[in-house]
Amino acid sequence: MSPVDPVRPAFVPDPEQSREEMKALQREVAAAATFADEVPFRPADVTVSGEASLTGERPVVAGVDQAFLDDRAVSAIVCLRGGEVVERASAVTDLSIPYIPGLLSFREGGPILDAFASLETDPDLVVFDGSGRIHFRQAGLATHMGVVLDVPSVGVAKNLLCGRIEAEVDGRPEGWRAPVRADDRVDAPEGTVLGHAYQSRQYESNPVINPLYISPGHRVSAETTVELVSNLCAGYKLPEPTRLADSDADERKAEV
DNA sequence: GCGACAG
DNA sequence: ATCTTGTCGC
Repeated sequence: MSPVDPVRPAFVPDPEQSREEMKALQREVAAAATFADEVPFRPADVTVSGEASLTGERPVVAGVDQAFLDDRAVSAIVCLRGGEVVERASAVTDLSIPYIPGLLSFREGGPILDAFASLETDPDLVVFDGSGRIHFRQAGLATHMGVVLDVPSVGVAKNLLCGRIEAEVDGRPEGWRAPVRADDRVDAPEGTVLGHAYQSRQYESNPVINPLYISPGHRVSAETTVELVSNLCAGYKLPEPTRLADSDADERKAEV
């Protein structure tokens, strides 16, 4: 049996549900989620540069990403301890519903859980490709999966789903960040900090790189989420666990 | 009716 | 997300 199995079976996303049922479930997920630090490690110990002497003390971070072909999803998970890969897992799953903004976890959640079912490692933190708390009902993919598996999780998105940034975002230097606050489309008090826009990579001149939109999934605060993601980025726009999972998904897709 | 939307 | 060649050097 996998060390990472659904702890909340009732919250497992079901593609057969009606849209209203999906939204109702997301509100329950958000209510069950914890947007405060409850992690079994020190954020500063999360790193992707390898120094063997500290190997044993470092938390294991899993990156999850997917690739698609026709009506199937290829889900890949890569677990890292420091800069070393400790396990890779993947799964090919038939998709039953299309992508609907705000309901992403109902399309990709099942396939992701399939991949977790074959994982033998028990990660301390999971990085998802998509939003966490930055979501209309504060229950994006990272939050939904984090609550279902009851594992600390963070969401890393390349585009902003909702919320507002009170600053100009273009051309910011590496390390720059700005809070993403709830607007009138979000099911939260106006102004609530849902996450951050974070510039993980930037060149001195042209190719202007857009920032990442990172938010808490489960058991992590918005502030700590920024720290964790910055520690996981190694010279590239995306955090290492995500990059590796991304290429794994592409490779498996090429085989299938 | 209008506008807006992760992957 | 996906369809895609070459081109540039941060």
